[in-house]
Amino acid sequence: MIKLATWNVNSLKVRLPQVLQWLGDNPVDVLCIQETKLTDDKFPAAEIEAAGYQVVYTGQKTYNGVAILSKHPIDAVVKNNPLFEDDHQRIISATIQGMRIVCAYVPNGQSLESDKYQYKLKWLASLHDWIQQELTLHPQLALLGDYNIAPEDRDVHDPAAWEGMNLVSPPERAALQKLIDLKLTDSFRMFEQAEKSFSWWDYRQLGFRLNKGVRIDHILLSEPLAARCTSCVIDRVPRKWEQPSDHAPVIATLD
DNA sequence: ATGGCAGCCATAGGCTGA
Repeated sequence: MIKLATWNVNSLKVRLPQVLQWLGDNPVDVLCIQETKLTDDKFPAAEIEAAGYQVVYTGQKTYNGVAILSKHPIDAVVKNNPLFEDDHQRIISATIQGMRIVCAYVPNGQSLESDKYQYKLKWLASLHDWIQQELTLHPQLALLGDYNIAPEDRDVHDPAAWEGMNLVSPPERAALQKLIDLKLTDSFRMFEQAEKSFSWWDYRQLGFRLNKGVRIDHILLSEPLAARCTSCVIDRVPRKWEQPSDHAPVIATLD
């Protein structure tokens, strides 16, 4: 059995104690982290290694930054999407236990009128082309991360209020569907789930307490991995801790 | 219509996140 997880920690500098606590409580095999917001020289590798995890990372000042933590050896690390020129550090991938693990932090997009939205769509289109290539090389592939896209209306607390907005707009959903069309499966929807299951809640206006959230953090599995997947859950526990990340971890279990 | 919370950088308040 192997457990793969993803968590947008919204600053690893602030959240490192919570990451270590969470890994102690949930000793997953692989944890993909987004929004480290740390340059590589400031990355807390020693503390993570002391907790029994190997780690690879690529970061920058203030924004973005991704990492893969693993109990098992990490091989063939690639930073970013080789097909996409990008100033941002948003992707890191590696081979672990024969699986290609891709950790991604999809651009937020801000709003449909923003240049950042166009960047998001271009970024996703290139991610598609690259993942398509990667799947031919690595049939056992997992794409984990913060997609900044809620796939369906049931992934949004108030679909009417959100209609057409950033995170749910049809072009973004179409881009996610194109990824899924590469025979990837949203592992969360392989299983019966509670209604109104979300992975992000706004810090403002009691978002978490009122469960006003969206499900934007996903674990997509290629066919051979989906065939082994026995569960996928969102862990809301660390969202209840003091000074939490606004995202909750998502965990997929594979036989 | 705006800001609301949090983090960052920088040391005030603007930018970004989602």
